[in-house]
Amino acid sequence: MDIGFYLFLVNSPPKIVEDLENYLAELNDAQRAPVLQKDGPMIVIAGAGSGKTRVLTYRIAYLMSQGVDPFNILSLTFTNKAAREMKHRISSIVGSSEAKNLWMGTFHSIFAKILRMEASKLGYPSNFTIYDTQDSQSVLRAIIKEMGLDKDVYKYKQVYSRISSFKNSLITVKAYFQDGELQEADAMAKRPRLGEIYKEYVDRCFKAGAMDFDDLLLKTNELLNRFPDVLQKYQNRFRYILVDEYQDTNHSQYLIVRALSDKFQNICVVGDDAQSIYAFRGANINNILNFQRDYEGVEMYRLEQNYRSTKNIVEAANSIIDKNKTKLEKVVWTANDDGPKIVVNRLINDGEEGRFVASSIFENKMEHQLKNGDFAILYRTNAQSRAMEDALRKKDIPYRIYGGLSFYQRKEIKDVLAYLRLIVNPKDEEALKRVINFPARGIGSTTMDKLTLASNHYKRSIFEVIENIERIDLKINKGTQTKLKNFTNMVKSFQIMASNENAFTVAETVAKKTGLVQELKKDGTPEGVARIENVEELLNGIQDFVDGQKELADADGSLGEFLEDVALMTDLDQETPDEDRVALMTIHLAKGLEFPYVYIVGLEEDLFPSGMSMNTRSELEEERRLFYVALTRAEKQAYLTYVQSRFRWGKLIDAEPSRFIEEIDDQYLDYMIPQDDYKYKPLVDRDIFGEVDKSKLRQNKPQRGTPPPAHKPTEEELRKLRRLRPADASTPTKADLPIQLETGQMVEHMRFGKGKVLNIEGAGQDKKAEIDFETGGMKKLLLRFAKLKILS
DNA sequence: CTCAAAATCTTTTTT
DNA sequence: AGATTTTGAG
Repeated sequence: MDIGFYLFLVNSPPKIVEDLENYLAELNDAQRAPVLQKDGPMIVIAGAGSGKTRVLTYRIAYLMSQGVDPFNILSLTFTNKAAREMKHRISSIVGSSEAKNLWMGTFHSIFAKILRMEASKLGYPSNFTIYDTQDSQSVLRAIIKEMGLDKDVYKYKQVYSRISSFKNSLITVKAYFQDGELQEADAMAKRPRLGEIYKEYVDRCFKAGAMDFDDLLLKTNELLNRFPDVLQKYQNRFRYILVDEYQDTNHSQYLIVRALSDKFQNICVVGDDAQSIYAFRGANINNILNFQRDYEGVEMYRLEQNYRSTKNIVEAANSIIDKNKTKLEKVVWTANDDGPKIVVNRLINDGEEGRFVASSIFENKMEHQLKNGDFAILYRTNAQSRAMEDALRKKDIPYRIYGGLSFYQRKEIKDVLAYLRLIVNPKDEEALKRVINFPARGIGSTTMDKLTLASNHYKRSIFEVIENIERIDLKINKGTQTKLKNFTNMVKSFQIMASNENAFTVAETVAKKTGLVQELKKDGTPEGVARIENVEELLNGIQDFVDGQKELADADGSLGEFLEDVALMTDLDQETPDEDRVALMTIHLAKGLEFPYVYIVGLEEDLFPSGMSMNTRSELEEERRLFYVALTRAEKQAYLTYVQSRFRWGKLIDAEPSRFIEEIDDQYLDYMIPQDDYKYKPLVDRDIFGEVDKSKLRQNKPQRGTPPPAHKPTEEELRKLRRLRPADASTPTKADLPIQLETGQMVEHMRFGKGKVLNIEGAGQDKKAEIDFETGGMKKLLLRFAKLKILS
């Protein structure tokens, strides 16, 4: 019986079914199969641009058409924006009243909601604060200082990332102290007291009623493990679970998904191992590689047809990822046109790079009648955006920078938010420290030290200590006591207001009454004016938020709701006013997005791949996947640029082209400079490996706008260049070990010793060598131009 | 206690 | 180069 006949028989065919049939016809066979498998565990390996969002969307719509209550579907996405868009799409298929009940969002935002509902079980207040990275690091800095530890040994950022990785692997303080190996590792790293810091940090967060980002996942695990009834409740609620970008889940997230899906086993994960780029924050690629082992009867689907990009781009990308050893077998292909080749260009410096990109965008726009929004500029580090910005601004091309210092991280915004946080949760010590003396009210560091001491002693928050200040002798003079009291009284008056009024009214009052805006008005500089405007924008944003919440059934637009929204907001999540702008962002941020024209800039050794990620093969492979992600964002054309010298650390640094350019098969590339020139271009005259003749340097300094003369090295130079390199042309790093130097010596290990000494071990004998850091790229383990003097 | 000058670090990527 | 933290004078 065909579908038309079926529809004819039923009096009023359900709209869902009718529409769904139309939609299913839009999918190819490979896409349709996972959509139609209703139950059981399944994994979808989705190549770049293969329509995985589509599969997820239709799968959810299909489940609903099969009578699954949207209330029972949990869909975890990578950004909240992705969740919103997907929800919107589903609404258009099944109707918004149904789609409204779907649980969709990032791991962090979904489980923050659940944790608020269950907070009391874990001893947390339901209005707990979410500490961002800055808050967490500031807590750690205070702890390290108070413990009297050497801040050069216990670097707070390193301590933070260590603790973060503990939490992501579910290593609690208790588990840490039970694990001798971990403690030993820290002792080896000259940080034997790391465990104590960890404990103190956790205690302080708890005391402040605060969770950091990692806690949102860790505490969810704790909740599900410790309370079987709670686990049951959510297992029964989330009968169907879908996880997007599964390759980027960490251990903590993995365990949550496992626990929740254990009862019904209706788990669908979608991902692409080739696009795993978050190992640095604990993502575990094994989650996707081992999925079939973890569940019984897993169906595996592969989406291999790319609909996004031209043949040139897809094949070039394949040729890159081919260099990686750890990967799942899959062949991404496309039926699209060949398209133009990938353009490679070398520029003199970052300024020229910006100018090239800007004028290329301009020309493409004119030639092909494109919008600004059709272009994206992608880079490895946020710092690279500046040169691009300058060039775009000069050409009057509108742009928007994503990430970097986002709106909510600006000082003036964080100040207002800190007041708001303090109103909702007066125990929030970080918020308190931020604003207790801003605007200045004569409460200085001496007073704060005394308060902190008392706070630790009485195991009460600073806010509570101030409230009871008459009852304890802190040797704080009367005048200062009054100032402190005035502060807490002001906060309390806001609290009363917040219990009746919405977030906007409270925020507006705060901005006025605290003197924050007045403080900003005092300095009349353009920056000061911009800051006031930012605060106004924040207030407008809060107003919008309140209006939006009114339409939701279970929301009231209170301050608490707003703060939760803000804490987990990313730059990508912000509603973009429909402006037509060129997008500037890091490659990490670009994951999941696509643009007709993509410029990947700064393709230089030490920058991309990053100098910090060249120590092991797996790090290098992640960089390569990152490049793969970057390239596969492009639909029609990609541009790759690199420069000869770049401003870094306030200095002009010589740069080499990235190995990733060499790794692309030449047939897909279109060099704007002579290829020979590219391959072995000496940037400046050097003798052998490096010694730069300073007097020649000046003469050789390229003129603005004109490329330097092509210089192909002589045979003699080439021979010297290669002497310290292995037979193949790639740059040896630690990841390539063992390598054979042209002296015949095998190098199996290398490790930096004191000063300029490099310890080389190989062929049974240990050697010391002196490395010339100036020309060897510092401790970057880049030996291509390094000058090695064998010492022993 | 406050402000400004000086010293110091920083560049990986983010929820 | 730029931001951030420390210092020192008032």
